Amino acid sequence: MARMPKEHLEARRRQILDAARRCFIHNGFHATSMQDVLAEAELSAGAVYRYFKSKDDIIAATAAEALAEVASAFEADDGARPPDLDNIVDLVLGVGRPPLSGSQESAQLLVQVWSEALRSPSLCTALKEVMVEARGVVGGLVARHQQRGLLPADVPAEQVADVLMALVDGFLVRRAVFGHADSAAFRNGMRALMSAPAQAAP
Amino acid sequence: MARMPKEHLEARRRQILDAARRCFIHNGFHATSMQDVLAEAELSAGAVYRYFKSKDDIIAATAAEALAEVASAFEADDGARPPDLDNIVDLVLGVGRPPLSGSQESAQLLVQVWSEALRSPSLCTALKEVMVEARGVVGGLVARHQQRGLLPADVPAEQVADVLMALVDGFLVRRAVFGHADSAAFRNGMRALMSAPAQAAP
DNA sequence: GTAAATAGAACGAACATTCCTTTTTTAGAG
DNA sequence: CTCTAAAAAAGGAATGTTCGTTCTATTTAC
Repeated sequence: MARMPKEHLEARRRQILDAARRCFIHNGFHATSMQDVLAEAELSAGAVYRYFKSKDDIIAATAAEALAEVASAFEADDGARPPDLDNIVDLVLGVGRPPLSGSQESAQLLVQVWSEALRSPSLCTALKEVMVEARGVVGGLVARHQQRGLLPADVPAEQVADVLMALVDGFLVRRAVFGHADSAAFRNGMRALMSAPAQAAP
Repeated sequence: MARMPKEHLEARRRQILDAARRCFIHNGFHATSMQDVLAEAELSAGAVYRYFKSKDDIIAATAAEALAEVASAFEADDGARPPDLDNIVDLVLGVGRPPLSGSQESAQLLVQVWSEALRSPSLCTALKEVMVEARGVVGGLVARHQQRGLLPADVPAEQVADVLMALVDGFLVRRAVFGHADSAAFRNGMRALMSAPAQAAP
């Protein structure tokens, strides 16, 4: 027998996924060839196909990791944090937490995942699950704000949560395209909007 | 001579672009083959290649039309409309105007355009131009609100405009993935956020 | 009748994947 | 500790398919 230490097995797998991620970010899932991934990983075809059974398998693994990154960013703020308005803003922008808003590359990969989810039913299901789960977390925060009178209580918390999460997605799009590190400016804009004088409903 | 009426020429071009658009929406730009487009358009290769010189040409034309759709949605509200808060909200959601928020398909295509812009420098430039132009339009609306005291004036109008446009992008993502026609719920959520009691700066 | 318009077979390149060979690594015997 | 056998891991050429595109023959419209 001659089985290698499993830590080396996982290191190889990670090496391949990292290389694939780099390729996918700049060329998309379907415009990058296997040979691109092989070259980036500095491995041969025989080596890579020992760890992944197909290109779709690599795509699925890469997308799953990207979604897990998003999910963990929301779960991290699930606990008994003091719920005030700034927390919602910071939660949305992921201030202090590198994953979501930290890197332009994560934002770019996430955009690729969105577009891939439009053609892959299984990825679409996974994406929806993360979105629904995040809505629950943010909705809980919003509800606590409403109980404290910090937000109007006559609107379902989930509807407010949807708007906040849309803000996150929109911020990610701009981060992916422009690469700006303008989260401070963004927070300023949000504060200005949220402190607008109340308006009569039409 | 036997040149066909140019209206028929443009009709053929439109027929091809419409078929390609349908393919691209559900399979992405690079996972749809030319034969997919040919079958969807019910034309032969020889016919299609008389109107477009390559697949990339079709992709570029499709993306350009999608961006033009977005640009026109913003330009339409450039005029001397009465600037009140509801107008900003409605502008963001494109209420009453079909193009932007009207169809799930437009939203899906736009997500594909975003991801393609990450790998095509020319498309990225075009996308940025539309974004910058839209920021000018929305920024003008925000500035008029500030002058009327409807929004705090101590924050640059462009920063507020960025937040509003991020809301549009985020709304489009959710529209693309879920296909919900929940613009009313979304507007409710926005109103709730925008009528939050003022908060002390940290 | 003539030239544009279309069809559809044909082509080389590139693709994802497989298969066989070579190298490397470890387990156990001496 | 050393050597050896065996199995795993990696390399890289080979394979069949599919891709985008071109080319030529045929049809269609004026």
